[in-house]
Amino acid sequence: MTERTDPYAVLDTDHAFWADAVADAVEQHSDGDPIVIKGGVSPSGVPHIGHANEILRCYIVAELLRERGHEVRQVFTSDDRDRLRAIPRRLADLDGNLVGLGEVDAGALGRNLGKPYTDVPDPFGCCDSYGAHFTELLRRETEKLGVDVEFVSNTELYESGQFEDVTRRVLEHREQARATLAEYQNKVDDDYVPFFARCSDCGQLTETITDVDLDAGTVSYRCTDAEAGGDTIDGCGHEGTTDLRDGKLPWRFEWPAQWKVLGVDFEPFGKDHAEGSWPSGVDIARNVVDVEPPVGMVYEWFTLEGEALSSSEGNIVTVGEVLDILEPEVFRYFFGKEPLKQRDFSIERIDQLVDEFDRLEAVYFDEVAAEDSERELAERLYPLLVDEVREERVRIPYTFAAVLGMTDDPELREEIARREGHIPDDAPEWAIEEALSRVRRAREWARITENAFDYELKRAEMPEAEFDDPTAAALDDLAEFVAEGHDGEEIQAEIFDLAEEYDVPVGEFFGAGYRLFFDDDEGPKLGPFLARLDQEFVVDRLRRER
RNA sequence: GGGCCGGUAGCUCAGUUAGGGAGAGCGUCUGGCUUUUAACCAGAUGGUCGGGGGUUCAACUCCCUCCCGGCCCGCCA
Repeated sequence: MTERTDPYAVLDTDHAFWADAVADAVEQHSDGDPIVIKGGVSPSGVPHIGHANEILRCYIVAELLRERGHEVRQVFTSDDRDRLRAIPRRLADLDGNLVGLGEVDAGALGRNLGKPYTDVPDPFGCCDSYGAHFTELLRRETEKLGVDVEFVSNTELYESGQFEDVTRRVLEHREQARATLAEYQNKVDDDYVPFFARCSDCGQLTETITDVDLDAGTVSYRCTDAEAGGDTIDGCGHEGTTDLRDGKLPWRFEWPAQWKVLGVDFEPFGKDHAEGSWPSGVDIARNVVDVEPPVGMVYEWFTLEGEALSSSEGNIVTVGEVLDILEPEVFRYFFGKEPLKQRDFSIERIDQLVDEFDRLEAVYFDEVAAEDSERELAERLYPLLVDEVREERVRIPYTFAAVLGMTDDPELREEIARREGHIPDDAPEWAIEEALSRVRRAREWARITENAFDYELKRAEMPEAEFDDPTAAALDDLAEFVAEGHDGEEIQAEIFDLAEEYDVPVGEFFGAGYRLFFDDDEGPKLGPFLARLDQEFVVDRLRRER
């Protein structure tokens, strides 16, 4: 592997921002616009946030190249001619709702093991196939990220004949193909033919090719058993002949075939590919497929809550779920960071990620002090993350937004945010609206994590609570005080005075208030909060009447 | 066993490319805001830069070695 195709070396430059290094390399490699940037996965099951690497790493490089004046196409291959090798424990409908295997016809899936995803019926019955279903799901997730991507179906590339020339070439040079691949895989023997045929009887892909007739454009096969993750998928034994469109190249050839047919200039990939398929792909591209491989780049995998992302273990979260608690630009930011670092994505501590993004933004607008490297990164990365660079934007700190989320009253949210200086007096209406939209997300975050911010005003029904006599008397007095009409600070002061007067420890007295209004031990600063609620309700609640 | 990537403060991370001051945010602590109540302000605290060795006037940075985590070196993708 030469320096140019080293998927680590591409990142090893003097740029503060990795994508600038990639863009340099792509500019050198490209033989003219449009530049094609590609990602891709198999539509094997529920898409999760790990797949966002394939979308967003591409997107960031694409945007940077557009900024440099290039025309860029971002494409994404759904490797939907791959075979169904195992049945996931959990599926998802088109809205992203997770569904257990028991709720679909699992037996039907089992009978289709070994077939291409696009030949397996959609267990939900809403799409043309299993492959189409999960590709559609992925497409929807991509849309939510605000990224415009051209989806390409691998099956379509075969069936339309776009792959036929390269398939023919690989089979024509199958001796060379075999020799090249053998340098990377032990299994390759003298009988190896780089093609899977689709059995006309049972529909499975089989690797046992008995004859190749390129003049006729056909291959002959015998449908034999296939290994899949330790299990064996039985072949039906059928012997037949089929054409070059009715089958599939092995992955190590298919990847270079995609580069050739789609004219790929850049492709990022996970570290699992870095030592295996990438080097062999480069070799095969040059010596079998006859195409110069694209610029490649490795990205590290990240963990979720400290554990590997795993569909089978249930440790996954979808893009849609994350975007319920995170603005898209913040989510994009996570994928704008250094690709080779092993990171954790933590829902529990998502506030830290948001804080980081807010800081990046503030550094970009020169609102906080920062060192050169941080400033340079902000200058390069930030504009790629947001739809529009607008200095007047307003950000409410995420945990504070969670505090505001305890009340449903939009006016109260805004008022408190203003009072605490998180919304400037001259903020434009759109900026206020967007800033407050974070409250909804932070509230959802508090709710799903059940964290320390997860308290909400118990308005409809009074929480159960019992108070001793002094506390009850003090609450009655406080009700009286509120009924007289005072502002927040006065109420706050009165709480302290009453606690002293009735000899109730002030902490306990506040606790009584939190119990009454939030059914919790803790809460926001009580005086100003109560002052903003409708007086009648507060008075009644303090009297424990409703 | 071999190869590759990562390991910097309690947490999340910059900085390492071309060797010279160890940093930020959060957390924690203290103080302020007339009055402790997770919001605001100020200050402080905090790290053997994974361990060890080497090169150098000088090492988080370069070299060697070891430890930890991940991936690859079967199939599949």
